[in-house]
Amino acid sequence: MHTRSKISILQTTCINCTQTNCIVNSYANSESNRKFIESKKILKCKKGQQFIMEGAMVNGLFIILKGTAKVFRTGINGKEQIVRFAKSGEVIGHRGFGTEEHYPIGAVALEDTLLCYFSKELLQEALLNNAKLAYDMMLFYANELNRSESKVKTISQMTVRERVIDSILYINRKFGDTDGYLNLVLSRKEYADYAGTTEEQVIRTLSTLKKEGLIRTRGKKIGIYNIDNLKAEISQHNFFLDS
DNA sequence: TCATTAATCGCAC
DNA sequence: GTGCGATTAATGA
Repeated sequence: MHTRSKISILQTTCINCTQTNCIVNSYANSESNRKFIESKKILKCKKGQQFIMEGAMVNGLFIILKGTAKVFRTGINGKEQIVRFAKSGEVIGHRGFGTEEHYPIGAVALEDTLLCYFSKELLQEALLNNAKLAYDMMLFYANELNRSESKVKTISQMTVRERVIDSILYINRKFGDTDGYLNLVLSRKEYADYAGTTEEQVIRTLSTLKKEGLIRTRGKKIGIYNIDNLKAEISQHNFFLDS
């Protein structure tokens, strides 16, 4: 399935980190958090490398420094359900944190990615000592919960076509596009795993959309011609969530 | 370049 | 709508 070669570890602090949307970044210059930010680690993983094994013991939490990753859960018949895609500054592995002993999800890097890693002990201590960090984390959890509840509706009530459109819009919203093509390149299988369908359905839907002049494709890349037309198709379900 | 991997489509169910 | 398999296109070593 996924490669599991060794992950190199570097030691770095958050000081001078250029990441602006990182949840812990704003504490980097505070004296009281010196220990916290100095004892984190940076992991470097290659494209396709899995850094969280589903069911593994929880020992910390990751934040993407640079790169992208997919977060998934494996279903009963071994099918992957992609929960979300994460980009720089986002937290991964948070659901296993706290009372859970094992990660309920797996995560693999979609490109060469740098991850900041905070051990469980380290983070617990920081949360107890820093109300602002705890509050921001709480907001993050609340937002995540809201999003996953909405995703249940998306999958159970929308048609395949609508789910595929929703997925494309999600990628566009989150990763943007350049030169008319989405910045994050995903395989058809990954779109299927996110939209809750099969690879064939995605391919068929995409070629239909292409014929209708709504999108364009070039290899794995997907481009949107008219975002409003796509949005109009799923607007009746009115779930537009930013994340 | 060539071999591997992914996308696509037709067809049966 | 689903899943298999043949064909074609894209990718990467």
